Amino acid sequence: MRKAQYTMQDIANQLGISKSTVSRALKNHPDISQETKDAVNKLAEEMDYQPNSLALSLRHKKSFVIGIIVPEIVHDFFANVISGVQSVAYEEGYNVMICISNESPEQEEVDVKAMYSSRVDGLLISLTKETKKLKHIESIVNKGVPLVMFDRVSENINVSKVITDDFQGAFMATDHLVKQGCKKIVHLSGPDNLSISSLRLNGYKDALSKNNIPVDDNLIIPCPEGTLSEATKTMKSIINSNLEFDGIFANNDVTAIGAMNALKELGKKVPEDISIVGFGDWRLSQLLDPPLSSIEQSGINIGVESAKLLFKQIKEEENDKEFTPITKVVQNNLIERKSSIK
Amino acid sequence: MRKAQYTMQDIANQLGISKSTVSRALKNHPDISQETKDAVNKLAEEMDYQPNSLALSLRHKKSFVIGIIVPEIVHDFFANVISGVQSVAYEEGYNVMICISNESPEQEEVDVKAMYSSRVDGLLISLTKETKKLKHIESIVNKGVPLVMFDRVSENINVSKVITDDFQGAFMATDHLVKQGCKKIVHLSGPDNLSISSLRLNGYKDALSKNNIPVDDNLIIPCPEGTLSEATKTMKSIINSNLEFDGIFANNDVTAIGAMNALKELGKKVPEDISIVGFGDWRLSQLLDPPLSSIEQSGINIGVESAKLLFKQIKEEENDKEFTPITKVVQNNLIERKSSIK
DNA sequence: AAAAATTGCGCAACCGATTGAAAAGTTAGG
DNA sequence: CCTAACTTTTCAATCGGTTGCGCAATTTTT
Repeated sequence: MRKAQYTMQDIANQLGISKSTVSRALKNHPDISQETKDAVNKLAEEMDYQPNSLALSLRHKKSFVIGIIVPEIVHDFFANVISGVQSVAYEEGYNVMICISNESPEQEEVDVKAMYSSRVDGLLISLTKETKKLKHIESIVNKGVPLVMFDRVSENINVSKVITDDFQGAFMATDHLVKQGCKKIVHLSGPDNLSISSLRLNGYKDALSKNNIPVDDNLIIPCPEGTLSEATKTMKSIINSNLEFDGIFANNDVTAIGAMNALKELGKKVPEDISIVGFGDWRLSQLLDPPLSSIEQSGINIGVESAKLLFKQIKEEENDKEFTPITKVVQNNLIERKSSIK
Repeated sequence: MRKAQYTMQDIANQLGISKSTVSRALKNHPDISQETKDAVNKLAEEMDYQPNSLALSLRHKKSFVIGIIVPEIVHDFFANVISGVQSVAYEEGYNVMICISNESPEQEEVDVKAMYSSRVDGLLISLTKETKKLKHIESIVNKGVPLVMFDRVSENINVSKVITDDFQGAFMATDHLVKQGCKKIVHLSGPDNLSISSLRLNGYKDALSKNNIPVDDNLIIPCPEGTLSEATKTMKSIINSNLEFDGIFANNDVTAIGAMNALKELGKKVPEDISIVGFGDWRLSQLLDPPLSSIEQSGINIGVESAKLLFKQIKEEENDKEFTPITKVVQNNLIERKSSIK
């Protein structure tokens, strides 16, 4: 029993009126008589009429869709961001179109173009790790599409941005370890080319200095891949090298977990012998044994803030106001769990 | 330096030709002279012209967008499904619009309507846990929109479906435990109202029977919430009740982890004393200590299969062929890790 | 050189809604 | 009974592309 897809014209034809009357009737326009409105609404209901928003978008030059491009989706952080964005978008009556760049700059370019082709009313984007050229971003910004970058942002373009305070997060993590009595804190650092790595490293160093603990470069150990096996391997070799330490601040949770597994395997106790704090607070972290302390980067918050900023911008552009890009820094929270409490 | 949004008419005006010529020139239509084509292409490039796909969609009654509605996105399984869907969609030249119903049937209804309003060319959907009425689904199906349900499907509607073989997965998990020498296997079961719970329970029972082990109802312990705390609490009370058992097959990974943590806390060794297998193979499972054996429900596969089925249907409808709904069952894999290997 | 074929391009309708302005239709006032 | 003043409805343009058809201008054929 397949129904057709009805249009206003169909309703108009059946009632012997014009489609403009139908349009106004459905919108409860005062010009239309109650009688006509009732008839139109009744028939629309019967036909299960639903408006074609493509036509609307074309007419109004407004699609009520915002786009979001993320490098990955199987990732708690980005999934949370999307979730936050969605909640704001729903409230504003917008739909969300999602593209996944898969960490590929080429895909990212294609995605941005597709988003523009669909005439999204605004775009949220977190760059791939490899993105160097920003022509595609400039192009869409020049066309007047409101754009907000989040988390993985670029300094080379003047748009609104929402980032987390990596420095502050690292500072809190390290400071917490010191407060727990740690004197020699290892930092498992991330890849050099990402600014978040250096920010976290600096936060670590600053926290030590503020606590009058000298920074020892031997305690700063690179784990650029950020994989479990790398961390496990690295940690084992550190332990075997007899380096003395009593705490670990890892660049991310996976690294922390790898380190923790290595420690346990070699008979070290967490947190009694070594306290550990990670970064990112993946969902799994609280499920570990012992549960891992971590810096919570609230993806939801970032999503919400980014979306809010985007809608603010969309509204100002609609009113032809000048919009000056803003950078919003979202603070992180330290989630204290057993892995760091002595 | 804000550029405007140019249309074909703008190009036509600048070159003193008509927009139909521009349209054909850009599509490399044979009717147009090379000279004109070159001029058009050059100007289009300069203006950074990008077509408005809303207009295209309206004209062709085809949006080149497919929709997907998931109950959650901060969830490895659904994130993987989306990822699989995206990859197929990209190949087909389609964009993906995602809605998150947040386990709310009301939201789901709104989402389906929004998808139809946007005139998606097809829709993928996994129902919320609470969805009872299917009017919204029937409505969009009746309008001729190809639709495929995945994972959380309903038996009360005749559409294509992609599901995992929960029975088979549970069977494999249980059989594996038996092969490892377990004689008394506890099943931590899921909520009664979901068919996946009963399928998994039946798989468990069947595996025992096939191995000539009697099913003992005392060993079937409900963990309907599927939360960590519930599982931990439940497991502790079981141990304290002195119930004898040497293996656990949990309805999902979180439950398995909760149980594992409880066991370790009460001095039981995994896998030596008790072997454990979970279900779902969350990303975290391999990071645990010991890594958790689990049934991998390949979200990516389900996404890929669902999308393929959808595109098949889209193509057949385009050719006015009759399409008979298909149900595709995707097999699960047992991922053997330390938690179950004696 | 006239007729036929080919080439290159423009006109106008169309997709499905919105909306200002014009045109009916209705009622009231003089 | 005529006109002004409403009320209600229709017309037609518009959004940005696509496309069948027609029409010149040019080239080829006879």
